[in-house]
Amino acid sequence: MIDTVTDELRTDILSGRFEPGDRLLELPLAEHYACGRAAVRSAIVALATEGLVEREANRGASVRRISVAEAIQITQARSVLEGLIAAQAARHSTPSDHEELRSIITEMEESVADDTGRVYSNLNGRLHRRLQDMSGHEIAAQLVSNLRDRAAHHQYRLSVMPGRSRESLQQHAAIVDAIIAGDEFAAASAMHDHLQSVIDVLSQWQDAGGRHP
Amino acid sequence: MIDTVTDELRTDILSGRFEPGDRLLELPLAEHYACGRAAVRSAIVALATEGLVEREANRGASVRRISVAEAIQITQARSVLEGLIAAQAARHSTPSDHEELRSIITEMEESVADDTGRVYSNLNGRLHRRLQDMSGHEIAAQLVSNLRDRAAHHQYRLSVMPGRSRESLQQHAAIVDAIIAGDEFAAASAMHDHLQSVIDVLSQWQDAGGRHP
DNA sequence: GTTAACAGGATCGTTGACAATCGCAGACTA
DNA sequence: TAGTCTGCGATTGTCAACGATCCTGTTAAC
Repeated sequence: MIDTVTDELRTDILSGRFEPGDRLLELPLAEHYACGRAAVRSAIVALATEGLVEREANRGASVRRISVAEAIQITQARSVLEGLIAAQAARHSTPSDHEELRSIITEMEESVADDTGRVYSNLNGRLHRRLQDMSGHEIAAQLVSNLRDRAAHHQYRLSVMPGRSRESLQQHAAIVDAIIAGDEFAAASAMHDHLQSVIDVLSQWQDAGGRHP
Repeated sequence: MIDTVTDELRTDILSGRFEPGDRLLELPLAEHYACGRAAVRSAIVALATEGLVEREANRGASVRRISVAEAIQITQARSVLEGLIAAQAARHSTPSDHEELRSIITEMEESVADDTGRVYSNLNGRLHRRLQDMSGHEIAAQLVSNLRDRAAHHQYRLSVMPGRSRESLQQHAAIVDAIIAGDEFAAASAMHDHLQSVIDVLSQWQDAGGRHP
């Protein structure tokens, strides 16, 4: 039960059902998830150590607010870890993996042509998740998943930027090419370039004072 | 209270008071830490999401057993993250920071000369922790701390290897030199070399079938 | 009008008891 | 003897109630 509630609450936070700063009252949540306060408390403790929620002694929990500065650090950490993942994927992926990666890129190209940002964002998530699996690197995969969750809000803002997916597509294609070629160094390097471009956008937002563009 | 118990339990696990595989019964722990079962439960949930303990439904918790293969992955992840930290430290550290790093290296040299492995191990921890602080990269620092905790058992085995500290010292000195020179790339590279040598030792253990050498 | 003390409400934190579950030992059967 | 079933002890999971703490709005004094 407690793991169920943890997953549900995490999902609801990531989906925007609860926004940054929202208080997470135990009693209403217990009612919402049809469980006792104990399960909610455990879920909050777990999500707090995951960095998704903030707990203040005797004050309760709230959805953690991630500053742009922190999002940049998160993306930097992601950059090196996903670089590792890309390198390992280049080393361990099979021909059928390559086929799947190519097909994702193809779908991405169609999505960019149709200008369906929502679809592209899903494909983006799918690509990164598949790379995590192919790498066989469970530790890095777990850390990256957590980091992605933490910065999900900013990632969303990024995904709805006009023209963003076109730029992103080229980078993704470069990553996939390097992996198919089995070039570990190039794969890591392409991944770094990709996430550096994310960092560049975040830095612009930061310089703009964190206001929504 | 619950944060206190979490810290105490974590410390006891890292210190070896509880060994990998040991069951963590709630009632005895509650007595040991002079608290209620609820606090122990919360601590266990927190440490489970940190990856230090393992929870089975209706079966209770136990100290997580980390295989050599997993320790290698942990060290690989540490390698890229500490590379990032070293680079940031090279960028942000002050002259007084440099003085402190130099003094740690000096103490390390004395420790190696005296062959006091225990002291060297402490200095090793201090150096890495200071680099985390100097980098100003809280995200990477937090992740690395967690990874170090997870592999603590193997790290201990490593630290008591004869001749290990002498080799390690040169690598640490190279890292510090690069940071003082303000060379981000060299700092990251030296850190990678350092942790690669740890991975090499772990790989030897793995090939030896995980038996203690 | 501003500040300080106070009371009330809301919420977390803790405790103790009870229900649910699991593993194991011992009995029973083929 | 081997296999299966059942009851028991140990431990976790859940719940409700109580106590502690903090915030807020009100009142009174200066």
